[in-house]
Parts: sequence; structure tokens; C-alpha cells
Amino acid sequence: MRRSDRLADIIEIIKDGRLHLARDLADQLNVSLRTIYRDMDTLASSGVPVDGERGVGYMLREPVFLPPLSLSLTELEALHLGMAIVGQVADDELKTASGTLLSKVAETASNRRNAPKNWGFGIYPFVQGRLGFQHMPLIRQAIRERSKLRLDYTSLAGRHSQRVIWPLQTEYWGQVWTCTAWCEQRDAFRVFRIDRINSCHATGYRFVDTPGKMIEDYMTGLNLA
Amino acid sequence: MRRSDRLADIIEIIKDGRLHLARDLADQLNVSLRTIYRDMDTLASSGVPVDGERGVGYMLREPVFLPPLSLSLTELEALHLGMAIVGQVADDELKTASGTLLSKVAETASNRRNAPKNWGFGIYPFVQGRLGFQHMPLIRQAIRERSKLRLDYTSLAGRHSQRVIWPLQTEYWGQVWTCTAWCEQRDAFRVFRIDRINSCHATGYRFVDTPGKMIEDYMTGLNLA
DNA sequence: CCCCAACTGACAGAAGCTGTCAGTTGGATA
DNA sequence: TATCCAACTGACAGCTTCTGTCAGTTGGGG
Repeated sequence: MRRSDRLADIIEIIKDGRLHLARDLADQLNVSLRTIYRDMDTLASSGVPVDGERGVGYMLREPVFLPPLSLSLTELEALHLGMAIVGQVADDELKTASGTLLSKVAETASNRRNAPKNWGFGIYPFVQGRLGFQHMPLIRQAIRERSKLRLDYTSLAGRHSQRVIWPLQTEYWGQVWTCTAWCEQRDAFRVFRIDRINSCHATGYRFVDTPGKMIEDYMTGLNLA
Repeated sequence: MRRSDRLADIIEIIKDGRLHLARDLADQLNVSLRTIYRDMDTLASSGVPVDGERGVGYMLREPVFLPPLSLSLTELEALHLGMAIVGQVADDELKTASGTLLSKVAETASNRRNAPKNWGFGIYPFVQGRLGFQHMPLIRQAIRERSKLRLDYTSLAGRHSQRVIWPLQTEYWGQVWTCTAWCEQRDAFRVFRIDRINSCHATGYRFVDTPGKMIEDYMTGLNLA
């Protein structure tokens, strides 16, 4: 087995985010412990964000690593269109992310033959107004971490309420963003318009995926076209 | 210099899409011709789409290669949101591309710690109806290749006309797609609603970027908010 | 037919990789 | 405080791989 292939294998293995001992990697790849340490050194010097801690093991630092991808022109166009739209309809956090993502791709894809300066997509503001964007980063984080949120909400009918919700998913409807959640007060699924949220805070508690209270359960209860 | 680094360099060099002679690469990288041939073999066996033709040189086949990217969680979310929207508002070609792009990313990013099955975004159809999507792949191709198109068009006012246009850019307005082009008949920029295009064919002729007739010129003529 | 430049095979010397061994270090646990 | 763990480091010899040289072949274009 070529050394470079083994290095790729190591990345593949530790990419699961779990802890890995050099000992285990050595066994798995049929090389000596010393070789693993040398490989880790090589990887680190190539910019792979691998952390080794004495007495603990190896882990990949947060950023998710994508191996070399080969994208077709159309896929690149889809990417550009998607990021252009996200840059228009999403909150600042996602806008920034769409920009940095594009710049990472562009940096490496730009010096190809006939690289277009312009990707042939123009996106003009088609969602305007106060959309409650300020709450979206917190809500997204809560969805990721399964954190409960305390909402101060005013329904479309004008009714005011306070809820503790388990945020499951955000939806984009072309005009408004909503958040589907399990509501502890109503003990049922509820969909909240994000622009109607007055305030929104993490409670500090987590929730756990519970059958009957997961986004899949909500989806199956719907009959979409 | 490590061999694996040199292989990366070779990819970097030929990624410009131009023709490269093994001789030149050898000079540039300070190795012998034979070594370049061996490297090319290694690259090909690793799946890099490099084409060598006797008497001609080396070139990278179409698909654009992205080197390993490191994306933050938020960037991955932006990507998922963008592709979800593209999957709703674009034509079949782009829809498919958004799907394959996501699957390529998912395949490699999915087995990370706490990989979400669901990315917390729901996108519901917010653009419906007959939008002239069937013309969009052709238009996009024409923009890429700078091909003139012959249109059969019905304006919103109901006026029927035939045009030869230089397609420059497509725009998405949240409800409709348009194409901005230089119109040979009017000798001016025109914006066409794609859902009002009755038919659309390549003329077989190309146009060349001409000052005053490029998308940048059109953009500077606008005063966007 | 010739030219070009990609390709192939063989071989020996150089370079890099690997395992073994014998350590050290920093953090967590007892 | 001592002990354990597993990451780390340095040295060295043997092995593997890479590399340049040389002497060819092959396929396409003029």
C-alpha cells in the first residue's frame, strides 16, 4: 500500500470525529506505532487539523474536511445559484457563510479555462422587511444541539404567549421563515413564524429525540402535495 | 520535496485546463521526464481525470477538481439550505445537480460525529406554475459558450416577436426567472421573462464580449437599491 | 514518411520509509 | 504525590520505493 493512500485512509478513519488511539490505527493499517506518529506529523504539516493529546488519543478538529470533490460545471452553477439566493433570503450568519463558502470554492476553481467572472446568475432582493433574522442563528444552534428555547411569541391573531419549545427544523416559504417545534405548553407540534418571535433564549436544558416528537413524526403527519 | 506534494503540484498546474507537455512539467518541478510519466500514471490510477494524448500533451478532463475544502458547520448549513432552495425553484437540470452535489458532500461528511440525518431546513414549494423551465438548460449553456439564441417571444403586453439575442445572465426574482441579453433587433439590452419564451434555439453562431454589450455594462446602467 | 510527444521496460543508485528500541512528556486518576 | 496512559522524540539499520538514464514503441498529424 502506498504511503499517500495510507494517509488518506487515516483521514477517512478519524473523520468520524471520535477519539482514536495510535495503537488502534497501527493495528488497523498494519504498520507500526512509530509509523503512525510519523504519519500524524506529516498530516499536521500538510494542514490537516488533527489534534493529538497525550494520554487521550487523536481527533479531528471541528471543521469538517471534504476530500477532493470533482464537480461538474452544472453542479458548480447550482452551487453559485444556491449561495446567491442564500445571500438574499437568509440571516447574516448564513449570508456570511455563503460568501466564505463561495470564496473557498472560487479560489481554487477560478483559474480554470474560461473561468467566468460572472456565473450568469443575478439574484435580486425578493424578500424584504423585518423577518426576525436576528433570532435565526440562535435557533439553528439550538436545532443542532437539541437545546430547548424559551419563546415570547405573538401569533398572527395577536395572541401573546410564552412557550418552551424543542426546535426541530426551520422552513423557508419564499416569504417568511418558520420554525417547527414541539411545544411543551401545548404538548403538540407547533409552527412559529420567526418574524413573530418577540424574544428567544436558550433555557440551558436539552431535549432528546423522542418517538412521536421528532421532525419525522411531524412530516409523516402532513400530506404534502 | 515529497512525492505526494509534487503530485498535488501537478494537479494544481494542469488545473488551468490548458495543454501541458511532460517536458515542461519536468523542468518546472525539477524531475526527469520519466518521473512525470510515472506521476501521471499514479494520478490516473487515483482517479484524477487527466488525459494524455501522444504528440499533444496533458489536459484535465472537464470536471473541475476541488482540493480538500474545510467547511465550517455553518457553511455546510448554508450549502444545504441553498441546494434545498435550488431543488425547489430551478429547472430539472439544476435540480439534479443540486442533488448530486449534496450527495457528494454528504457521502464524505455524513459519518462525522453527530451527523444530522436532517439538516434542520425544510423548503416548501413557493414558486409554482409554468415557468418556462424547459428553456433554462439551453440558455445556461448559451451563456457559458457565448452562443447566440433565436427567440420566439411574447411580451407581457401580448406583443409577439422574434429576436436574436446574446444571453448574458439569468436572474431569479422570487417569482419568475428572467434572462438579460443584448438584443440584435433592438440593438440594446433587453430582459426577457423566461416563462414568456415560446421557443428558443441555438443559431450556431457565437458572440464575443464587446464593450458596451456586456453584463457589466448593463449592471452599471442600473441603480440598484 | 517523418515528426512529435506520450508511453513502456529494465536497471542501478539514491532517497525515503519502516520497525525496533529506548527513552521523555503532559494530563488525568488514585 | 505517585502512577498510568498514550502521545511523542531520536537514532539506526534494513527494506521499499522512487528516480534518472537509456533504449526503445506507439498513435496522430502534417
